[in-house]
Amino acid sequence: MKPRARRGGGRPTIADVAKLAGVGAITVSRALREPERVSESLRQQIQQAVDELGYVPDPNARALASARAEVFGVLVPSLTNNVFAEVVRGIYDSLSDSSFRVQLGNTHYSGLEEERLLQVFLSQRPAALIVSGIDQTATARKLLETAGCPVVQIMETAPDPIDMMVGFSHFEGGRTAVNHMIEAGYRKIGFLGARMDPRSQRRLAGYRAAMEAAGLFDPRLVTTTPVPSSVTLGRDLFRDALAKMPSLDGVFCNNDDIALGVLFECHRASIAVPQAIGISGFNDLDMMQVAFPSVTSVRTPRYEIGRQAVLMARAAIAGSRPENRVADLGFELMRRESTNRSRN
Amino acid sequence: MKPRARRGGGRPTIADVAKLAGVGAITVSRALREPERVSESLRQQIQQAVDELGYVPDPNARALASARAEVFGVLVPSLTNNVFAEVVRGIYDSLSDSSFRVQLGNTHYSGLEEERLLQVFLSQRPAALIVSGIDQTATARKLLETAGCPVVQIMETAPDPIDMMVGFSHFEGGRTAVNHMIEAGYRKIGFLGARMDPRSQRRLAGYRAAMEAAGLFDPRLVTTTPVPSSVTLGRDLFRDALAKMPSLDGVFCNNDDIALGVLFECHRASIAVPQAIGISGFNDLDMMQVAFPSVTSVRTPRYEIGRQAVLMARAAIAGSRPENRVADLGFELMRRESTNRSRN
DNA sequence: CCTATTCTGGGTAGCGCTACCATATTTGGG
DNA sequence: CCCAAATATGGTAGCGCTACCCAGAATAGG
Repeated sequence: MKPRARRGGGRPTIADVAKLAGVGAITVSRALREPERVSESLRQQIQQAVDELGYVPDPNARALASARAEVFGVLVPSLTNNVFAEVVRGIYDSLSDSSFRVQLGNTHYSGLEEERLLQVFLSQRPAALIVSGIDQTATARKLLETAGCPVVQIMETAPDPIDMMVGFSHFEGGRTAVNHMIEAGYRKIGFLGARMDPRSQRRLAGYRAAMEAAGLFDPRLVTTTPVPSSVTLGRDLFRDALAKMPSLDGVFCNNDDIALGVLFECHRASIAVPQAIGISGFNDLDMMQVAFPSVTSVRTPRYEIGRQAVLMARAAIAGSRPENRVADLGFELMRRESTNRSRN
Repeated sequence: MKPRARRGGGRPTIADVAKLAGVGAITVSRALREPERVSESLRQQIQQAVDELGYVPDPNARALASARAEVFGVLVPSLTNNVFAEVVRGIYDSLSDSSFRVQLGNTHYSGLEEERLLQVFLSQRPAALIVSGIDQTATARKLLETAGCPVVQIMETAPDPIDMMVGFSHFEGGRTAVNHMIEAGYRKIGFLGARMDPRSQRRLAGYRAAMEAAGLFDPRLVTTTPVPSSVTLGRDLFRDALAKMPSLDGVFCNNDDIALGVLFECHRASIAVPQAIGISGFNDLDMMQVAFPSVTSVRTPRYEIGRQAVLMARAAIAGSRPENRVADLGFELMRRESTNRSRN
């Protein structure tokens, strides 16, 4: 019975390397994964054979045999939102020195979609999972708890991590920005919010806390929409807010896109910023410091969140979970011209 | 000799489903992949067993056995660049109704990094590859030619696709925008370019062609930098350009971030737009139409490029490569206030 | 010098799935 | 009513790799 032709298309396998190097297949496997367990001389022989054949291990076979794929599953609610794009970049950069791959999933801000993607990801037995936010559904939470791999929740902080957590307090971010505006002399400060995902909700809560503490809260100051955020939407929300409350003298925006929309609308309508209207954004995208006038915003550690999430996960994979399972990376209020009423 | 405990952690396998449904394992496999080849009654039995056990196929085992992973390898030069973020979103959305996964790689605009990632991706035997641009290294091109799967080059068009191609002409985009500015009465039109990747180079070539055709080209009008693009950089480039050539009366920008930086700097320096300076951007991000004044830009079909790339690849996987291997999705010049000199 | 311990390397037996081939079973034409 | 072709299901043998166990060599200790 003649042996069947190789299915795989003739790529060299570990057996080919082993034969060429004159060692057992398992030794090649070891030399590649735990070089310190193989003697120097054999290691060199094997490396030479690998180079000569151009051998690249098959990650699928590897995953099957070891019941563990070298994959980081990453779930984010949006791919185009600049905030998550930077988080993802931080994740990729921190993984580029390893052989881990990234499996990215877009939940579209949907808990059900998150559950579905989690199922898909888990079928691969990922090395770690990074998920956005802390508002997983009960089902998703259970899946994560029994995932059998490190799990990092990112973007927020809370006292009850599933496993580990990296982020900052959106509530405090909102409160800090609004307190600053109150101190700067603004009184009728509106809240403009798009999308209103859980993190936006908590920024709103921070806004409300600050306003109530100053005795300034009025529900008519709050203008929100479930529509995804955009600069255009910022303009529209501002128009709505102004129509509802013409005495508005400031806005705290959900994010920088909204703030930019407000700024442009002020230019168009000849509303003086910061004199007639103060503006504060959230996230501090690059453009905020260049805008005219420059726009106050809450700088958030997006790239760093991605980086830290990977570091924590890799440490956990290596067997050492950090002492503090919740890392609060904080934020920084960038005070700029758009809320500087005193300059004249 | 007692059988060793199952390695995989007790997840149900195809054999478990087969036993429960009272059929052969291969029939379960078929029912899942080619339902029409299995009788209605068995199909139902099997589906019931699948549901009861919560069976999810192991993609690694599947990939190993079939020598083909259900993965789209996608290589982009940047993850945070809004342009590629939208392309990636188009790819993800067009794949969400399938069981294909996406393997995303960030080449950081480096040909060598692209080669490396290509090696990594190919080791998984992907179902298709989507790569950015047409300037692959010779090595990368060879890898793609012998990849054994559909390959789609995106973002640009050229007559010699490796396999398939979806994009538009950056040269024509640049030329069209600049011609419009010339028609609008601008004469000393500068080119501001960041990063200067191959696509930016071709926009510059389009700029140059338009300027030369009108007898307006002057090398001192061109200001570029290899530094990655940002709004801040747009401001700086504009300042440089103006210092070099104070009689500048317009700028065609590499992309919208640069254009926005110019716009803000004009506000800050009280330079009238569009009277003293005309501005044109590239890509037409949402903010351009909201800006004050609104900014002329070349709208590019980013999301659609991602979508079409997936459609073409999926068709090729199904065995029907399109007649035209190169799809030119075009662009649209959005004429706006920033180049409308006649309005006053 | 012998036994206990480490260290290095290899053999065997799968991981969970599908390609390939073989074996019913059905259909239909003569 | 028989045989060929089509249809429906199953069995076998891997895919390429690693977990687990084992053997022999080297080292150490008494």
